[in-house]
Amino acid sequence: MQKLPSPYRPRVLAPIPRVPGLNYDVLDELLGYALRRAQVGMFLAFHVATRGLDMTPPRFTALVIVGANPGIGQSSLGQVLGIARSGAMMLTDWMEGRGLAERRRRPNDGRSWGVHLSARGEELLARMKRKVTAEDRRRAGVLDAAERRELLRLLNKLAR
Amino acid sequence: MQKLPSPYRPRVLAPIPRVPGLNYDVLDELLGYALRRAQVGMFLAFHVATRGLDMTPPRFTALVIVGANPGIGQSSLGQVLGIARSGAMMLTDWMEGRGLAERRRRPNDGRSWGVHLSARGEELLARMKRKVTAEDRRRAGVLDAAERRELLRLLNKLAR
DNA sequence: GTCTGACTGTTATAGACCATTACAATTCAC
DNA sequence: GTGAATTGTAATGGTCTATAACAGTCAGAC
Repeated sequence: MQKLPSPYRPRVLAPIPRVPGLNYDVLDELLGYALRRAQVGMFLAFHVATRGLDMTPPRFTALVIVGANPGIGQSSLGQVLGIARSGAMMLTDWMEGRGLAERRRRPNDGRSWGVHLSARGEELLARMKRKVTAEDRRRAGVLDAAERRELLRLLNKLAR
Repeated sequence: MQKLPSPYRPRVLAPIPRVPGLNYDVLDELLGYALRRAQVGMFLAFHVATRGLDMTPPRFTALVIVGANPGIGQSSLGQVLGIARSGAMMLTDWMEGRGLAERRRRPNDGRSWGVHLSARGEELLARMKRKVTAEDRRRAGVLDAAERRELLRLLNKLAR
């Protein structure tokens, strides 16, 4: 008996505001704080783009990774997402429970399963990719193309 | 009877890795994904800088804001942090329970309390500011000064 | 002055997320 | 072949945060 999780509701609902007349002290000098604020904003953009689809960033990432790497194992999936195996399993359960993916036995390794998208999963993924990409660009609209590229470069350099 | 919370353990423990040989598809084009990766890295830097102090980013932010804006109310505090009033109250409870801050009645408004740092709170905050700032800079060491400034500028522009 | 509505702090409740631990089955190293 | 490592799984617990409800207080309309 598959337990269907209740529809997702994001835990953060509003952007972190800039309250006028308040002293932010050292926060304005910290990359960590600026990153957090920007990331919350982007998370909300993601939420807008996927409204009604019961989607979360990890779920979306999992779908993209499985779609681009069919047959990936759940341990590798967890590694990519930076979460524990048990978390990857819950994500896979969710994908399978919604009919978006399926586990298939691997011929050469009786321990692991390969995860594959179903036709329905491929379809949903394609739709979501378009929506999420569009909203990501729209939210980044305050930056011109060069700034956007530069930001992406700096972030990747920092995350390495 | 004040309930002392158990020592904080961060929920994310490792950076989101870049797994070689894997296809990341559209993720590499999304600002949201790059932001998330960079932010996890910075969060870990914060965690290193405050090891043993039972600190979290919201707690640190709350201390900084209270320190720079003495007498701020709990509702305003929640607003700054982008969380609900109940969350701001838990943070204030935590600060008070550790002897870092105290609530004081406001003369002109019988509803609200003003939050103030104690001497011990001021002391801890000063120490943490130094540590967190140093670690933030160290973690950003892969960027030169101009890049760091530019990243800060772009992030703030994006978060607005 | 009174009354209605708004705001503050507070408490209780619930849900989502994730790590940890333990376990069985399988594979690998030697 | 035996012990160590890996995989998926299940159970458990903790942390964070929102929501809803409540009492006390304030402010403005009249």
